[in-house]
Order: sequence, then C-alpha cells, then structure tokens
Amino acid sequence: MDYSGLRPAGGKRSSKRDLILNLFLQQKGHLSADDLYDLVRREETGIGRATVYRTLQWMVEAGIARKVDFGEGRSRFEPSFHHPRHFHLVCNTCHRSSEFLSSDVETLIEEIAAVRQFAPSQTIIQVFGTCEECRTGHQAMPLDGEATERVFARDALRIAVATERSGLAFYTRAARLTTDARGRDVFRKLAEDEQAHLGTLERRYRELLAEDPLLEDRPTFLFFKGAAEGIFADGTERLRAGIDDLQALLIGIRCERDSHKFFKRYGERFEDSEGKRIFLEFADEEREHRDLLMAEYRSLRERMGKRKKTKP
Amino acid sequence: MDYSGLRPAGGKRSSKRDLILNLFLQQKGHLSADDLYDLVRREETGIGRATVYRTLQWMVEAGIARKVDFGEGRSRFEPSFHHPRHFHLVCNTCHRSSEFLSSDVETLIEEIAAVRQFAPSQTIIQVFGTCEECRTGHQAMPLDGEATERVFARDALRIAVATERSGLAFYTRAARLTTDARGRDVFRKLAEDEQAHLGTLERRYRELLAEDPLLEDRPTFLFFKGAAEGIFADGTERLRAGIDDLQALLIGIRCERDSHKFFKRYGERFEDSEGKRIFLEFADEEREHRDLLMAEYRSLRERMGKRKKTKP
DNA sequence: CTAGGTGCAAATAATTTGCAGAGGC
DNA sequence: GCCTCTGCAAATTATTTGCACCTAG
Repeated sequence: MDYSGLRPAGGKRSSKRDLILNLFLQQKGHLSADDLYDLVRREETGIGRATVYRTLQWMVEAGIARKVDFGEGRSRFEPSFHHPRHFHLVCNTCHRSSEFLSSDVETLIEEIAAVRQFAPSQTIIQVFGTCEECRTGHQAMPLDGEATERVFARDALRIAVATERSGLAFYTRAARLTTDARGRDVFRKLAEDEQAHLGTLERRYRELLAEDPLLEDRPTFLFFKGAAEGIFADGTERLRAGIDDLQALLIGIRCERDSHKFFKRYGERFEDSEGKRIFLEFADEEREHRDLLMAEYRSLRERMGKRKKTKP
Repeated sequence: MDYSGLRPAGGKRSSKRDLILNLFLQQKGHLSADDLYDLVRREETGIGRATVYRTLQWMVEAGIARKVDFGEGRSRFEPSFHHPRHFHLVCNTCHRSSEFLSSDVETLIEEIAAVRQFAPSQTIIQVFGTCEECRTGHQAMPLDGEATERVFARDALRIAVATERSGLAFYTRAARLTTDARGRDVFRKLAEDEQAHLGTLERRYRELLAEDPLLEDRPTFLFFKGAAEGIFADGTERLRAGIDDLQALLIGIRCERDSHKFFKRYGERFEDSEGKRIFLEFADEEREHRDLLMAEYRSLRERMGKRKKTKP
C-alpha cells in the first residue's frame, strides 16, 4: 500500500510521526492509544507516550483517523482512509467489533431528526452482543480494513445492479402499457438508459471480483432492504394494464428519487476512486430521469385536464 | 412521587443512600457523578464522593439507573424507573439530549444482526447535532423524565389505535369481497374483535389525556413509520374485487404478525402499569388472529386443491 | 454481633501539559 | 532562525480502593 498521498492538513512531517502513522495504518481493528504506543516501542524505544497521543490527535484532526468509544473508559482509533463511516457490532466476549452500514437506518434517523427539528451531524450506532465466533466457535470470513473498501463497493454495486434491473423492467413494462404516445417515448428512453447503466455496472462488478477472488464470500457490509429486489420492483408489480398513466409516472418519480438519494449518499462516502465517480454520475442521471418524468407528468396532466375527468 | 417500591436487590438501606437516591430521582436530564455529588453536598456536607460513586454503581446494578456515555470522558446516569430504554439526540452546543425510540430502526438492526449471526443484547444510538433551541432560539416542549412514560404510552396508543382502525377496515372489506363462505365468517369475526379493541384503546387514550392536558403537544417519542396509516392500510388498498381469497388471508397474516411484534416489543418496555397490561394482552390477541388466519389459509388451500387451479 | 455502608486519603488509569531541547524548512 | 515536534516528568480528571470506623438488621 502507498500512503504517500496522506499527511494532509498543517503540521510538519517528522520521522517519528511517520513511524507512528505507518504502524497505525498497517494495523487492523481498533487500536487504543496504548496499543499503538506498545507497537511503536517495539520498533523504536525513543518515543514517548505523549507523542503517540499527540500524533493520534493530529491524525483525527487531519481526517486520517477516527476516534471511536466503546464505553471502555478509553478511546480507540480506526483509520478512515479508504474506509467510510459506519456502525459497529461489538462483541461483549472477545471485544472485537465488526462493521456495517444501513441505508434504511440512516434514512429513518434523518426522518426522525427532521420531525424533532434536530440538525444531525454524526450518528453513532453500537450494537453490543455476542458474535458468531464466540457463540459457536465457527469463525466467519473477517471484514478487515484491507477488504472494507472493496466490500463496500461490492455491496453498493450489487444494489445498483438490482436497482437498474428493476428500473429496466419497470420502464419496459410502463412503455408497453401506457396509452399516451409521448409518455411511451419517455418510458422507452429511460429503459434504454437503464440498460446502458446496467452494462457499466456489471462490467465494474466483474472487475472488482477479479481484484479479490474471495470477495463474494465476504459478509454484507452495506444493507439496503428497499433494494434487495430493486427499488422499482414494487412499482413494476403495480403496473397493470389499465393503470392510470399518471400513476405510472408518479411511481417512476418516487423510485428515481429514492435511488438518487441512495447513490448520492454512498457515492459521497467513497474515497476518491472509480467507485465514487460511477456512483455520483449515476446519482446525477437518476435526478435527470426524475426531472424528465416530472415534466412529463405535468404535461400529461395538463393535456388530460382539457378532457373530461373519468372516474375509474 | 412515591419511590418506596424501589430499593430492590441486595444492599442495606441507609439514610445517606436514601438521600442520594432521592436527589437523583428528582433530577431531570442526565447527571454525571460529580453533578450528583454537588447536589448531595448542598443538602448534607458529610457525604464523600466515593459514596456517591458507590451508590450510583449500586443503582445501576439494581436496575434503578442506567449508565450512558456521550463520549465526554465521563459517565452520565439516567433513571430507569418508568423510563424505557431509548436512543438519544445529543446537542453539540448545549449538551442536552432528547430521547426517542423507533420500532423500524430496532427491527432493521435485529435483521442485520441476524444476517451477521450476531446475538444482540443492547443497542446504543446517539445522534449528535444541533437541537432546535440552539439553532433557532425557539424552544420546543420538553420531554423530561416526568412526562416520558406518559408520552411513551400516548405514542404507543396512537399507533395501536391506527393499527386497529386499519385492521377493522381491512377485515370489513375482506369480509365483503371474499367469495368463500367460511373465510367470510373468519374475516367478520376478526372485524368484530378489532372493533372491540378499538373501544378499549380509545377509552384508555382519553384517560391518559385527562392526566396531562399538555400531552398532545409534546413531541413524538416512539416512531413507527409502518403504522402511521396503520399496518393494514397497504393491505386494504390491495384488496380489490376479484382478489384471490388466499391472498387476502396472506395479507392478514403478515399484518397480524407485524402488529403482534410491535405490541410485544413495546409492551415489554412498559413498567408494570395499565399500559403494559393492555399491550401484552393485545399482543396475544394478534397472535390468536394470526393463528386463526393461518388455519383458515391451510383449510382454504386444501379445499381449493381439490378444484382446478385457475390462472387469473 | 456482623455484614455492609461510609469518609477520607491514597491509588489507578487515561490523557494532557509545561518546559527545555532537537529537528525540519 | 523560527516554528513545530518531542521526551520526560508532573499535572489533571474521572473513578476506584484500602482501611479504620459506623450502623442497620
């Protein structure tokens, strides 16, 4: 690994700081200040505890590390490089912790904060309990620092693929069922777009697998229930012959909004990488789709307004 | 308030401990050990810091208090009497915290833990940010210790009423639409049950309002998105003429399962109270309903199996 | 009478700070 | 040369413990 791109914000470089930083980044799991001090002393005895504390503080300020607190009465630190913010499952027995993200949980919490007129800046979720290994002795594939970014990308891509597939199915069916000629064209265009996206995503997914042959066996990191079957799946099911064209547009608008939100949220969590680029591009396209659908919705409603309203 | 029912598990009573305990329980918000020590010294100077620490420890063991840690490098304590486990919105500016519960978030986290084969025992959620008062100067109705239990009961009852209302609508419509005579009877019976529950719930809700005239103005504590419109609302919408009777039964089964889970989860969080009793009773009834529906489902399927299958 | 509770002071434990000297730019 | 980093030891903060003494049951 190459960390040379690091050492951002203010502060001189120094051989001691470099040593501490490199040892920290090589470690997996969450180190306490003292864990790191011990490691450092093993390499070079002439480094004081205070320097380790000061360096950790600097790393946190510089965004290289994040402080985490599992209520042990001391802080632990995790590298943030190639490692998005996440939540923790903390084992009460072996004191190790495993990481996850949930789009659904984050959305719910944002909604709750909004109701309470609270402007959230950061959310900590710690689920304490017993891990599989401590309960059954059977050890699962670990999700260590090295792998996290790839697993994150893998999960995000899987969700994106499911979304695009279901979007494709939705727009294809919508184009077939809609009675309005203009609406049909819009749906057809979107179906083509989804098809193209899908190709890009699947290629990127294959590339990712090639980088790590065990990748598909690693546990899920990013949970997004709504997208297990694809965001549009529900909408597609509701698209039956005779459905109101306006309804179809509304379903499409809602789905595009949801998927835009998803791509945006997690695109932003990627480090600068291919994954980030793909995600943010897709987020933009979803917004364009939504705008297209909304324009079409308004237009159709206006045209319908001129006719007599029909009760279904 | 009467705390005399307290002082459970081992330990002698002593005037000092009583003094500390009572001061603690009278306080609103989350006290640090030192906050409490200061309060205690104001009443009686002859009490040592160590006693306060020891008493807090005892209170936590006895289940009178809960330790909370907002990462300030010291612990805070909150009373647990008439105060269910909850999550926190913590203001970075005024350092006060406000509480909430979300059935949806809890469900999602349970599901995630299950996927990871992790047996959860306790979940901590802390949302850091800026509260309304610090942002706009406009202060909202507080949700202090005194009120929490009633607000909890209020929210739970609101959700229960919405659930029963939507259940009533669902079963009424299902009874009307179903073509099978036996199924019709089942749906009718359930509709009657829901009607009866509804009466009980609404009476209890009115009683609660009478206890605290400001109750309806206090902010939401217990969030349950699925039940905003009632758990059955979605199912009712899908009940159209010509729907497969089996489908209707399946929808009912799923809804009863969801609402059983809800009543059970939060019934258990109530202290011994009227609310707890109502909730657990209702949880049982939902399970009975589910069993009834499941039996009917099996029976209907068997009877249908004897006929030719028809493709809709 | 005796297991626990209590005050006080001293001990721990994690982390920070003061200060004199060393090192990067 | 100046400003920051560093080591060391001392300070700070939250919490615990040892011990002689007290008190409820």
